[in-house]
Amino acid sequence: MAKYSQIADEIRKRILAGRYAVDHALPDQGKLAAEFETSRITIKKAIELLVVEGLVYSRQGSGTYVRKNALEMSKLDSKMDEYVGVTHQLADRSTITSQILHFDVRFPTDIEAEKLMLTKTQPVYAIDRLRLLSGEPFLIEHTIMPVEVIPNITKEILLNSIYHYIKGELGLKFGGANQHIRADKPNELDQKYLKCAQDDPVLEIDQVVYLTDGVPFEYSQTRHRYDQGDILVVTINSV
Amino acid sequence: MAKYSQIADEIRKRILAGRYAVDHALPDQGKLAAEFETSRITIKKAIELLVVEGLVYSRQGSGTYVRKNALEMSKLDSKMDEYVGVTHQLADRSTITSQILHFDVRFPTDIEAEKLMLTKTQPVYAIDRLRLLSGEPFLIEHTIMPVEVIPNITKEILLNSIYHYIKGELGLKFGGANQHIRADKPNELDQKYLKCAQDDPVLEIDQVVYLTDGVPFEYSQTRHRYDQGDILVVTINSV
DNA sequence: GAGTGGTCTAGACCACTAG
DNA sequence: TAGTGGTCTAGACCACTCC
Repeated sequence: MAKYSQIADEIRKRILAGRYAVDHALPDQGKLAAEFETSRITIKKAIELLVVEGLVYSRQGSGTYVRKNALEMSKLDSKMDEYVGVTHQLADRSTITSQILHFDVRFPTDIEAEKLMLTKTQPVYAIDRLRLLSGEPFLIEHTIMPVEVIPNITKEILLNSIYHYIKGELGLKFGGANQHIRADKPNELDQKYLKCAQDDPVLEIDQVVYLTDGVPFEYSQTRHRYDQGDILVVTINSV
Repeated sequence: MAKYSQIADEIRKRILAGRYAVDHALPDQGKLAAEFETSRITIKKAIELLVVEGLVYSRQGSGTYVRKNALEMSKLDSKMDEYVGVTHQLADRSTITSQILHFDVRFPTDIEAEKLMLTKTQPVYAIDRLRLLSGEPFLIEHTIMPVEVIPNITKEILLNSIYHYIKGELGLKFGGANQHIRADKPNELDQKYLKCAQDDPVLEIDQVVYLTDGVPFEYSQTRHRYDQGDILVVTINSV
């Protein structure tokens, strides 16, 4: 582990423990360099990590200060989903189960081919899953994935976590996502599987998810019951 | 302007112009350092900026490559709202007008005091605005702001942009936000002002917005017509 | 003017990838 | 084994803040 990363860990620990008070300046970079027996550049890099996390901010000519909301930010951080930076506020993720509504392989539609950067002759998986929290349905997921990028999907994988398979078995890394979030009226599927009433709204997330190299591997629509959790977006502006 | 920032601009321009092909490696850091007549550290810092933007990714021992979705990312970037990293997909922002439904000063409720880190005796502004796009209502905004942080709000300011006032007149900088997004059934106000039917869902954003130093300056609920734009969230994972 | 963070350099070594 | 990116150093100068 890099030295600057260890130093960032130590400083973070001190902030959360209250040793560096909220709204007060940290020791200057020179003093920290002396304490950690390293160069000032290394200290600066450690502090940059904390700036990006939203824990501190630096003002040239003045100092580096602990943000007033440092504790809130760190609390939210721990809730963030590891793969999208967006969390569905759930009591307990371990109680999530899946039910496969549909699973086959076919050629992509025009839109699917465009979103996934495919030609019309590169096959895709088409997957519909109902996901349940403690046995109660809370979202329907319609997912398209390129066979070429994510090969050998099985029903066993679908009953567990696709992301776990991609990260664990395939060794691929998640590189980002673009999500469009909107409210909608319930359609027949929502009413049937999510047990929505006619006037129960649904929350839809339409997203494309990319690997580190920018290759798209998932184009999906997820429809949530309106009363089952919300979406959390945390933004940090370090400019 | 810092040299590394200028170099990043130039490399970004080359990528978008197609001079560095998608999915191919950039010249190595040594070659770039020679070309730009600078040190390798400075080149690395420039590349780090591009990594955070989602334009390229680096693999130790191999090289720095242009992401396959580099062009998409840069398109979305230009749509991003400057203050939250979340955009309402609007045809033309310049046609937005506001109507003040309510405006007064009072003491905060318990929840407001907690969200804004205030005591119960520090006054807040309470503002309700209806916002219209080309004359058509598309969202209702309920905003609480601490008088101490954002002083001297007037009706003139409310009819234009509060953010413009905060940035321009007060010289304060936006430092981040936490947003909860959910779908909901329309309430009386939605039906009255947004002209929602009984079964038209609304998209609600509940947010706290912070200044650079972590001081919260806005706690608000925004309710959108479900057929007027969505929310765009862009996530980039550089780890 | 003193003190702070921001940038930049030249050089070194390490970790990793690929042929 | 050669080539790449990642880290780190010591020292320097600049830009900015605050007294």
